[in-house]
Amino acid sequence: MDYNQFKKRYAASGRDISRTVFLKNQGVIRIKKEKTAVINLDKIFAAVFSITYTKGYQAMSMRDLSLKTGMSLGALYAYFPGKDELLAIMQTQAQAMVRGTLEEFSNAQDNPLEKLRAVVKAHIFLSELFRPWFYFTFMEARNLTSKGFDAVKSIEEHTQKILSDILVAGEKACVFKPGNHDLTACMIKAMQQEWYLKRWKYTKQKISVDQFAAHVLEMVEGFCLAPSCENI
Amino acid sequence: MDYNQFKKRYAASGRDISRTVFLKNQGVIRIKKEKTAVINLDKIFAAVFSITYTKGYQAMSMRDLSLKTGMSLGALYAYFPGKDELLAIMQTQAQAMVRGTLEEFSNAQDNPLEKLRAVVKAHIFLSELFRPWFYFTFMEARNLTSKGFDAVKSIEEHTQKILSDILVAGEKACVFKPGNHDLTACMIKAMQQEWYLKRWKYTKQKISVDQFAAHVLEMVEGFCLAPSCENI
DNA sequence: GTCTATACACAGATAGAC
DNA sequence: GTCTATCTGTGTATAGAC
Repeated sequence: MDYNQFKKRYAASGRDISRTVFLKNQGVIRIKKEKTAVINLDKIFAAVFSITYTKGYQAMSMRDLSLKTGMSLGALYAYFPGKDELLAIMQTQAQAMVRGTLEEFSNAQDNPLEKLRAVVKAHIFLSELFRPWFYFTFMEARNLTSKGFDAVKSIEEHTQKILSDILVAGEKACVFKPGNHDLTACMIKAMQQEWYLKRWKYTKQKISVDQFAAHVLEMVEGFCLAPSCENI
Repeated sequence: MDYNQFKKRYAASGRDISRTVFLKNQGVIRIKKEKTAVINLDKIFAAVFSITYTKGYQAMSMRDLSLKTGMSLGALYAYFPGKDELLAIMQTQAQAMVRGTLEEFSNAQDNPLEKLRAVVKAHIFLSELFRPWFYFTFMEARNLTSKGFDAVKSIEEHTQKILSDILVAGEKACVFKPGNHDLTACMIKAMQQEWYLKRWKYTKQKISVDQFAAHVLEMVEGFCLAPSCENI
């Protein structure tokens, strides 16, 4: 599976995220018409990403957001109760999306090696498709309440567990070498994160997502595969 | 070399950084007595790290800093011209420190494999010794001016080059496999960064720096070593 | 549903006494 | 070298017209 196939198969867009946010937060969003709400939420999220990419969330003022979206301050406050809550809403949504997708790709395979490949690639491809969401989640996690930050840690541990479980199962099946699978899972996550944290580097070096994902897998397999399996 | 040996051999502390900052910035620091300046700069830096670790630099107010250091607002402004300049001073200092140390450890070895081990470990150990500085540099790089941010990118590329040069030399000496050495260097950097970016994870899992560094090297060597050398 | 106008809290920074 | 007091701009948020 390469990135283009992933994109077609997954077939979700920023617009879908905005719709989900609207449906899940009707309690706090004062706008009632779905169509209006979704269009404007989309505009708001895009503006947040564009502004915070260089300044960070704290440095983004509501006036910045008003200017970038073309909406007035008063209008913005009809879409979320306050600046902090907007951050919380966005973080929660991003977490739900990652959780759902990885579970889906993990369950689609049986063989441990195929499962590992599917999950590692899915995470990288997903982070490419929703790059602003991933970057934002990582960089702004600190600004959440401690409960919100715990949720971020929890999803980090969850995705780590998905990987280490695959490694453990693979060891039992004599496909992977024994070792500290938790630490290996952490290393895999570190490499995956690199893709959306330092995107400027890969743009500059002209490395594509597919090349990047392939290299991560090469390293992981080079290290994890049991000697007898190295020519599978 | 383990972390304790590194610490003894390197023998630098936060206090030394404060002294260097004082000496290099006498043009903008209004305090003239070295002893006073160094003590208080040390207090200021510690306070900045403690406050920004959870809130980020933008969210830290000068009043926060005044409270944490026990110094008044007026006194603080005698140590740096403004909040933005304080950030720039700290970032510049951190960059100089990393550059110097890695060069030193890279030049101390001849054999490519030993060189790789020395540089990879040195970076991880250095990031442990000056963890707050490393975390701060990464997380607050966005708040710099674009010229300042270019400097951050430049040091990232510089340390990547140190690694890829070693890999290239090792390939010529038939110690390392051929491959995309730049991408491999990026992966190594990603794993190293993990140590100071997600410290909470490793504290929780009770992984020591030495264990972490050993695992990174295991992965790197597992991938990079040429087949004939695997039992060196 | 969106706007303008405004409240009022708090930010960074400085002056001048000690 | 450090303090207190204060200036001035900007921040988030809301009220009420349209």
